[in-house]
Amino acid sequence: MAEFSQDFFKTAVTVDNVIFGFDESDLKVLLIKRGTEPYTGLWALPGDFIYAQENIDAAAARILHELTGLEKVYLEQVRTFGAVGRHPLGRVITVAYFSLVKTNRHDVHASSFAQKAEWVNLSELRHVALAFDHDEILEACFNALKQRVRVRPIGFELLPPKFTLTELQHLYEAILEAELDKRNFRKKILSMDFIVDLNESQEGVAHRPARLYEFDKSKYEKFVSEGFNFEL
Amino acid sequence: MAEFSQDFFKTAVTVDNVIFGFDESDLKVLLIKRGTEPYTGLWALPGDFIYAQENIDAAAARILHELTGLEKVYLEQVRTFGAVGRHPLGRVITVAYFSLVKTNRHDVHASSFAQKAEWVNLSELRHVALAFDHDEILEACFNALKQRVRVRPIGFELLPPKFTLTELQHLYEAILEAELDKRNFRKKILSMDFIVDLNESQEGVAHRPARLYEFDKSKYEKFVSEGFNFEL
DNA sequence: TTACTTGGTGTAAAGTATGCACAAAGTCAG
DNA sequence: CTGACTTTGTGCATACTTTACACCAAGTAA
Repeated sequence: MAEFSQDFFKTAVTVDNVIFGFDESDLKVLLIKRGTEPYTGLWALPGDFIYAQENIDAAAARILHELTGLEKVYLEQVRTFGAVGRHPLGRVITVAYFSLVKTNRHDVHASSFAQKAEWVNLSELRHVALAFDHDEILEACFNALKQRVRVRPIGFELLPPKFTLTELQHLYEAILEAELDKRNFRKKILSMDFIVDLNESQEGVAHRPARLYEFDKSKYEKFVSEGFNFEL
Repeated sequence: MAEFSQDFFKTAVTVDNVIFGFDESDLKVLLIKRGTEPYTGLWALPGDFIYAQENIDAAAARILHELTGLEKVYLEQVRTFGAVGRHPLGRVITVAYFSLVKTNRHDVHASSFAQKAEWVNLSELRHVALAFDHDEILEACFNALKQRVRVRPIGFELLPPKFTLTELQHLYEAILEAELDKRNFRKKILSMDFIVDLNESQEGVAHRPARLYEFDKSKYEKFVSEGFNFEL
């Protein structure tokens, strides 16, 4: 370590994680209400320091696990934020991630860094200030999701294993913030042979029940290896 | 700072910059030959610690400036690399950037962190091991460039202000690693009205001289604000 | 049995992308 | 000065992709 000046070790590195969920046609984000200074009482992204012997991805996964109990969740690094004044207590550089989880299946735990955690509708959040530069981070992560979802079949990570095409369409509409044509959407989705019809129907709905589908990941990967390129 | 444990300040944060240039139909990267341990004698990406009062983008720009004398260069953050063992002397997390420069206009300076710096053809580099995890970083940055260039008109950053359509085509072919059809390429490029014909011709070539064009950034921005979306 | 709600389906027209070959404009060598 | 050489610049026909659009079907509830 001799060549390193000690000055370069006065910076702390953290991870912040924008955890997206989808429920009742709304995109949601899992936020914590800050209980300590600074920014007490404001919503903030869940995040923590990266441990000395921990890879960055692992830190992001740990935060998610502590908060939700979930493992093996879709996780993607977006960008690193490190403006000099972004943390009032010192130089803190943070690596931003987003993750996609199936909300309804798991409750949210309180944890060491989260006195109170809650799913908040993205739309409600549009004009609420978050702690630190978390507005900016959230926006960057949402944009990353928007782009990513057009070109990788990751939407399914937000839905239960069995879903209807209408649910899938609503999900895409929420992410892309655009309306999609039903017939064209279904045509496109079904032309990709990895979204398979389960020959099952919804139950307990007060109208014509929809057919259920599932995403067949191994088929998708086979097509990719044959040169297929997902594009919505 | 009371709430921070000192443990979290044992990590150093650096920036590494993949500087791309283009000359004679080849994509090049500006690398430095390491003069000190570890990895003495290997090629490495130019990089440095982020100073205490310096934003991350500023650190990337500084490295580029020290090495080339250039300012206001195209610079984009790609991803942060921080695997626990990536630096043999301690925990070093690095934020990777790529930048695009017009190679031929400026020579390369030696500098504090670069005893010897040189433009290396990307193709020659394919099977040469770089220091640290710089192979991986280079690959990630090249992929980022590949994707970016399809959707933002950044190719021009690598060309002189006046260029021929053949030069532009060769540039895209080098980045995309694919051959493009001459007529279709020209049709597409010229249909975007921000690549303007200067009514000038090449001089001193031993064949029919090509017309010169320039990229009109303000026209491009006007079109973007009217809803135009670059796509190659 | 009727009203209500959401599901599921096809076609025509417009626009976009692709594949392809030859004359034009200059330099250079003899 | 002419012919060979090199690279530029151009258009059309075809296949493919995208878009716009409306009505019957299947179930529940009153």
